[in-house]
Amino acid sequence: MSDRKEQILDVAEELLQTRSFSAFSYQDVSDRIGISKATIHHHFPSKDDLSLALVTRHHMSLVSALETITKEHSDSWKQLEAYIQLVSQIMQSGHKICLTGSLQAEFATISNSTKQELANLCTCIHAWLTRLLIEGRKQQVMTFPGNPEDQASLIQAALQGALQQARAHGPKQFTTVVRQIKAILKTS
Amino acid sequence: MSDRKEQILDVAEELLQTRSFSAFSYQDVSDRIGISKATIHHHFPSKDDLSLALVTRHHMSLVSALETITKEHSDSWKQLEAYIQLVSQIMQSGHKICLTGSLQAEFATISNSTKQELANLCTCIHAWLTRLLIEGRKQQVMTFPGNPEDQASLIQAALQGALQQARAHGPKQFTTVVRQIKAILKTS
DNA sequence: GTCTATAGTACGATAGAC
DNA sequence: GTCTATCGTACTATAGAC
Repeated sequence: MSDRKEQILDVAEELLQTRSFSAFSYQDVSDRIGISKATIHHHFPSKDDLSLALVTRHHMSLVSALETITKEHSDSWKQLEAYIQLVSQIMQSGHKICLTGSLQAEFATISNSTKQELANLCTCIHAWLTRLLIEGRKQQVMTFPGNPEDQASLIQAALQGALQQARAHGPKQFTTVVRQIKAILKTS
Repeated sequence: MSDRKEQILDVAEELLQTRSFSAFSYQDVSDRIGISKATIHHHFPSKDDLSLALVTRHHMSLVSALETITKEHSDSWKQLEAYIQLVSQIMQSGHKICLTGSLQAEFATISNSTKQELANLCTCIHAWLTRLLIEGRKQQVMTFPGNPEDQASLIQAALQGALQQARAHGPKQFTTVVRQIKAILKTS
């Protein structure tokens, strides 16, 4: 993908995670880059195209990041810590929330293809967390009730919600939820 | 409050929880009720007024609902079940998400007074859940690591996130998270 | 690939009649 | 309290020159 396209997606992603999809415009993007609205439309004709590209790129980027984590840490706890660090950085860089939460909140207003890609992205995260929990349980370093899929769903939902709660109650709210997730995996 | 005002808030709340605050307009509200835009503006001059009224009314309504639960059930588990039922109904009535999640997702775009009221509302829910968990632990029917405040934060974040995840993965995703929350309180 | 200019629409909000 | 009409602005999107 061209540098310009990447640059547009960078800015659009930032706006999506700070202001929401409906609440940012082509004008916002063009202003921040210093190009015209028409140029954005040249690269992404409609806002539906833009949303789809945002989800698709984020999906690929995340797959890459998760693969890196899996390769760099054989220990399940280290992997979880690294993932949490990834999510934590979302909040730390300007009170952002995760892309999935932002778009799910406006699910009724996005195109069908974007909905489908968003679902794929969520499935991807869930599968990775599930695999991590299966490993952690197998290595007997993580304990939790029920099956790994369900525990993965809980962690995924909790981290997403915690990023949003942090906007109303500050970053401490997020670290609190993280601490509790870890405590459960240690003691339950 | 007048019936008309309540009616407007009913419709606006529905739209907020299905489409998000930026993605619904005075026109949407007036169309659904069958009155003019100007009438909406008469009752709520600006959209900031509307958002503030939405949060304030929701806060009061929730306080009332939580008090009812507390009065009707002395058992902590019954109280939790009743609260979860309350949240579950949000999803069941048209794939809605909770009001707090919807507005937190657009936190950067709402007025300061609405932000403050939203924070108060979140604090209220958190306090009620905390009290429930303190009771549950005291009665030795619920177990969890750490302190009740943290566990309340986890549950609050997880339920909020689960409502959103349900949009991408269906209602089963929400019930899964609920089941896991319960399992943790039973076994951990 | 980028621009200026603009179409066409929708938005929040207000004025003034009834 | 509700209406019609309208203002001024912002939006998505396109046309056409360079």
